[in-house]
Amino acid sequence: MHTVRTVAYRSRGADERYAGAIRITTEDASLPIQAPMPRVQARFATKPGAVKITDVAIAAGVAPMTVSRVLNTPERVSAETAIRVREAIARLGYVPNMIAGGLSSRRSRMVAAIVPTIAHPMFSEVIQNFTAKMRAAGYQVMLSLSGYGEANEEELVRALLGRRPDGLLLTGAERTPAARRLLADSGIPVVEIWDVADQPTDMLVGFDHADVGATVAAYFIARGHDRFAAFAANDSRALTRRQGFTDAVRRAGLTVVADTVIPAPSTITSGRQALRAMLPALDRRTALFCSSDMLAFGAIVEAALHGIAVPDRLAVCGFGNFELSQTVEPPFTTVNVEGGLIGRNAADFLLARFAGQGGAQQVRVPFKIVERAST
Amino acid sequence: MHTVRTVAYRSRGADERYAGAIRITTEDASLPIQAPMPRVQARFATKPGAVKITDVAIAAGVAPMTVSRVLNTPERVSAETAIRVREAIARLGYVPNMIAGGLSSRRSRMVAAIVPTIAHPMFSEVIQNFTAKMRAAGYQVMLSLSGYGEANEEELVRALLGRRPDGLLLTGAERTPAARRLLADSGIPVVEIWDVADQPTDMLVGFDHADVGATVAAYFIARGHDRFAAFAANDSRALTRRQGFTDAVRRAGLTVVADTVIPAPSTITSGRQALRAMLPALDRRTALFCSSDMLAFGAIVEAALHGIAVPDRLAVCGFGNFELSQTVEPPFTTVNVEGGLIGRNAADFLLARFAGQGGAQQVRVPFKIVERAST
DNA sequence: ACCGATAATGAAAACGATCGTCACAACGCG
DNA sequence: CGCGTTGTGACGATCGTTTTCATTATCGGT
Repeated sequence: MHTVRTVAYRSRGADERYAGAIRITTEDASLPIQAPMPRVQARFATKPGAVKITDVAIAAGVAPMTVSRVLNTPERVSAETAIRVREAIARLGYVPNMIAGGLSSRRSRMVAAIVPTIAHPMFSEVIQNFTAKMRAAGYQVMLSLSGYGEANEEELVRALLGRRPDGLLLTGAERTPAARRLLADSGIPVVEIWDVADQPTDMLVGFDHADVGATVAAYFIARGHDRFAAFAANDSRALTRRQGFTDAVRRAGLTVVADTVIPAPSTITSGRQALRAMLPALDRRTALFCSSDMLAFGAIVEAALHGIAVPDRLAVCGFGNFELSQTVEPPFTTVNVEGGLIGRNAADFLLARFAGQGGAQQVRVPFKIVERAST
Repeated sequence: MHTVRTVAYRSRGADERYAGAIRITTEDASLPIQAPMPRVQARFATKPGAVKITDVAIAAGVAPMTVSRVLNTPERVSAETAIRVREAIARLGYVPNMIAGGLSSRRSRMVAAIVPTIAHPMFSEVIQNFTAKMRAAGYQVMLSLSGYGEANEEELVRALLGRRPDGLLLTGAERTPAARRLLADSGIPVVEIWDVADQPTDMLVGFDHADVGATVAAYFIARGHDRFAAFAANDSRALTRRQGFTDAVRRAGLTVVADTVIPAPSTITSGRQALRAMLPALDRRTALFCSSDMLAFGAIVEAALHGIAVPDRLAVCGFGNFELSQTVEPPFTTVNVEGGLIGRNAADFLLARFAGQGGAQQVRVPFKIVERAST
């Protein structure tokens, strides 16, 4: 059943250095396709004979400038001329070159965004909303994934600044001094999301993660709990939530019986493993705070397998209010943050700045505990 | 006890369309936070006094071209000169303007990608892998979300082509004639993913969705099932999988007792609802194929609530092999497709083309049924 | 008829980098 | 010692659009 129809190794003319690309067509194959790193670029990526603004201008019998005006400030062109120009554009299939336009106008009509990952409902919600709003305003979003190793963020910022985005969205509020200087020198509006800071780089839309942890602790304490546990992903903001939680517990003179850190990103499986590891501590009633609904879900599934009653023996609170949290038995309590709101606010801030409205804007978005049967 | 400290709902000026943004200021109440829709652009987004290549050249005592060579083809510059130039770059904080470079070299070192959504593990996996590989090769990825309404894809393609990407990744293989012409005229390498087609636009990495459905049907039939049901999201490829399934069932002379289409994107909740709606048909043993693991998960959760035994009364097969599929009781059978492989292959194809290696490349990636306790 | 205001259009000069080409030096070889 | 070879750097042209500034038509009021 593994028929590979065509396999052809082609070298690039006489130059053997570039051999080795594989062309494979298969019916149903498990194929380790690998292409070597390209050493050379084709001379031009863009077709040489592409139609440009002067071609349209000639076809429509006007100056290039008029074509530009039809596209960018149509109200400043007479209706008849505009029609003639549009007809020429359609006929020739002209697609304006925004690279050239960007160089000339010094506005790229593009914003760059950096998030750790999109494989996470919280960030994907932020991004979906941010992107929708920016695009509606005529801006394209260039999305970059930093992962959870912060080492490369600076390099990423540098690469993105090279494209001269009109604005920048960054996750978190911790920046290296070098990155901070880079951003300041560029003069580009920056909005940081998903966290708060005393000294944000520029604008900010987020919430206080330590406060989230403390609020969950207060909620548990108010319900009479006296033994606590925390599972957190090894990511700076997840750790802050955990810290806020354990600090509040200890301030109240109560005990933390388990405090587990798992590698980011958090998964259901790691939640299960973490719960299994703390089984011995579950001989008495315990309240567990997880830095993500993924972990909480895993913990609840695993608790069920071991006959640990939720919420009687183990109370669980997650974070994120993913759809998952409602579909396990019992549905679990979690912290809701409106990612969509963060994304939309971030877009609003940037757009306001583009419109010339200055000022450092900062906003805290609310979070709230969504109470369900697990607590 | 879940106290949200400060919450202020403010509508945004006179324009009620944008009402609802939440402004919460903590300490300093002095925030004139208000972001109406921008009507005007600031004159320049880029700082006027930015350092450019000629500044670096002067500082290093060389010609601009030499600076360019240090950055792009360092092997063609003497070591001492390179050091002097790099020192000047660091001292001045020079960030090369890739817009200018792109205009001149006619290569943007950027590729554009369009996927329906990233709030879906399959696409986010594809994108994460695609992005990682492209960035390693020096290309930035501009990601755009098309949603499931295909109406705007053409407009989106046009907008992206204006940025002159060096390559394009598109989801699915169905294009409108206009979009197809646009792409062909642009001469830009295109790779379509996640589907197969007789006449792809250019390159392609995908699999046959009808074949997936047929394979699942054959699997069920081989296990003695004679009554079948399907849940599918209203998305062209999900519908194709369903069609492949029901066609194969009917070809075998067997019956489809339920065939439910839910709005895209598929969610756990819609899976639960769909199962509830087909409860009357579950008086006899039935085999259910869901177009997504989300739906399958919901179906299994709901079946448990109604005391329907899985797999004895209801056999379930999902699609996607999400982490979820292993963490419900019982874990369910699903179809695995390696999204990461698709993303990496797509990147390889584009990079090979950039390196001047021609030819229409197409590859089918394998899928396989992952058998678990639900069937 | 004249004037100034306003609208519609053009011409030429940026925008900041890269490319092709050429000049100039250092170097090896007969 | 002279000649070609090779490796480096400089110069000017160019990429396709927008900006700035200038020009021409239009028009109502006096």
